[in-house]
Amino acid sequence: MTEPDPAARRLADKMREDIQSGALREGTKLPSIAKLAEEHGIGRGATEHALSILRGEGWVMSRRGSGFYVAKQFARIRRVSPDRLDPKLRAQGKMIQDHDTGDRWRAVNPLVADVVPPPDVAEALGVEPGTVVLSRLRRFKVDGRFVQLSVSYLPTDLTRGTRIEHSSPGPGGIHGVLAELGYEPTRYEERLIGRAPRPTEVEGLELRSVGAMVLEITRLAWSGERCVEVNRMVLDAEAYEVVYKFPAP
Amino acid sequence: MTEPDPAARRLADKMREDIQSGALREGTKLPSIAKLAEEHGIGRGATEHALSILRGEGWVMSRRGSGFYVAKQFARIRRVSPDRLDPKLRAQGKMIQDHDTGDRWRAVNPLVADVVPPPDVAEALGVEPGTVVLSRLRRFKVDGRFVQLSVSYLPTDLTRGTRIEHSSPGPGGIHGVLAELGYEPTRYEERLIGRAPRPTEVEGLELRSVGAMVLEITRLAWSGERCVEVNRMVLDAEAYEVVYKFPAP
DNA sequence: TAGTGGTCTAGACCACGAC
DNA sequence: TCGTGGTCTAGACCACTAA
Repeated sequence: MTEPDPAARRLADKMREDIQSGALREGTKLPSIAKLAEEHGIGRGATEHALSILRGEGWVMSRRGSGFYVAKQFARIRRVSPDRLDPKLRAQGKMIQDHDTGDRWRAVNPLVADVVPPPDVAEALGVEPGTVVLSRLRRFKVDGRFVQLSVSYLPTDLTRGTRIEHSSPGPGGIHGVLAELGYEPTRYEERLIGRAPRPTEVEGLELRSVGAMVLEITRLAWSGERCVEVNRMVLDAEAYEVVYKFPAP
Repeated sequence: MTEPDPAARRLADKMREDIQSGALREGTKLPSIAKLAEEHGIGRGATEHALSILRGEGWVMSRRGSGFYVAKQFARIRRVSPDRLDPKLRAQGKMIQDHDTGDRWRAVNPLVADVVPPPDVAEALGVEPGTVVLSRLRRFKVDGRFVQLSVSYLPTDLTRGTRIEHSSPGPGGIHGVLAELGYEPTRYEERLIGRAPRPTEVEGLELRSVGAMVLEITRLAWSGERCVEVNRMVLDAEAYEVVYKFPAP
């Protein structure tokens, strides 16, 4: 009941082509599992397996008690670096997210706490393993859909007593506060990997539990020679197009 | 037999934790499906489903007739932009790939042809839809493992009669030839998405047919105001860490 | 040859949606 | 109430590995 193969794979391949070619349009309701099984002369199990493969790849979605439907293709959010980190946006009172999605986003669950960061984050921040740093956890929703988890880590000696410790640091965001403190970020590095989501991420982003995928972007922000912030973002891979513009070296 | 849930999901979650925590080390052989089923008091189908979920997420791998094993974690290839596009590397006779993996890579199947490019590529190159351009298809292998497919599209008026039309354009690669022609790339844009692989990509990269994921990177290269190359790369997501360094705007 | 994964079928029960 | 997806079981056959 697991891997594809003759029957299940053939059906999945056929239906995937029908969707890709436009023969089946988005929103179209598919025949029931029983009907598809009969039509193709295979069992119910193999048929459901084929559909589950397509669901894992994002081509179809299912509603319990209702049926299978060709999935909607959402327009991906364009996330353009370094444009989105332009300090000029702060001067206009805009947040970084505004550059990605205009005013369609909403941050939920702002949660500020002192934590021991993951080892690679500690190393990036230049603190000893086990040192406590400030963390700011947020969840972003766009058009009512969860698209990103974000945890920002900052050294406590920079943030102690500043607005960064508030759940709403005010216009300009935490980079604005850093700038006021004389730690304006001057240089960035973003490290990106694609991977399967962890169970907590499946829950937090309301991802399907099989076949979903996330982009994990770790952004290091330096002010001069000091790394002043590490931001670990987990993006629903289907929701984003990540763009980097840069001159030839 | 498709989605997880009580039995199958619980077993998958438990084993995932055991692997993540290090209780099960990589290479360890798991008990057979029959044994696991008996131990947990569930059926063979549910047990296999649990294992197939973990395989889809890359935690375990299976060998037919042999058993399930905790999967090896390969070190990811660090692909650092814009460093990897530095013309100084060309001067040393190095290829872009050398910057990612040293001398561990090999390009196979260099295939040069005139093709009608995908619509978005045509638009980027500034040619009418349907116009024929030069395409160079390559497959990259690192340590004996396929990690990337790459298709480069270039306007034929630039490439006609040049070494770019050869399967081996010589030291410096096609960017070297472009530079000789007076079209040294001065500016880049990389657009990255994560998605499920197409069947041809599953075959070309020898990916597992369920749960695998690729990063599709579309790199536009401009020389002055003219876009001189569009390179569409499809990377095995598990094999790469993609890094971008840039100054604050 | 015996054990193992890979696939498929048939049948069952449940939860849920549409009517 | 009936149809639908979601899950599970039991059993079967095949292909392959290991001894």
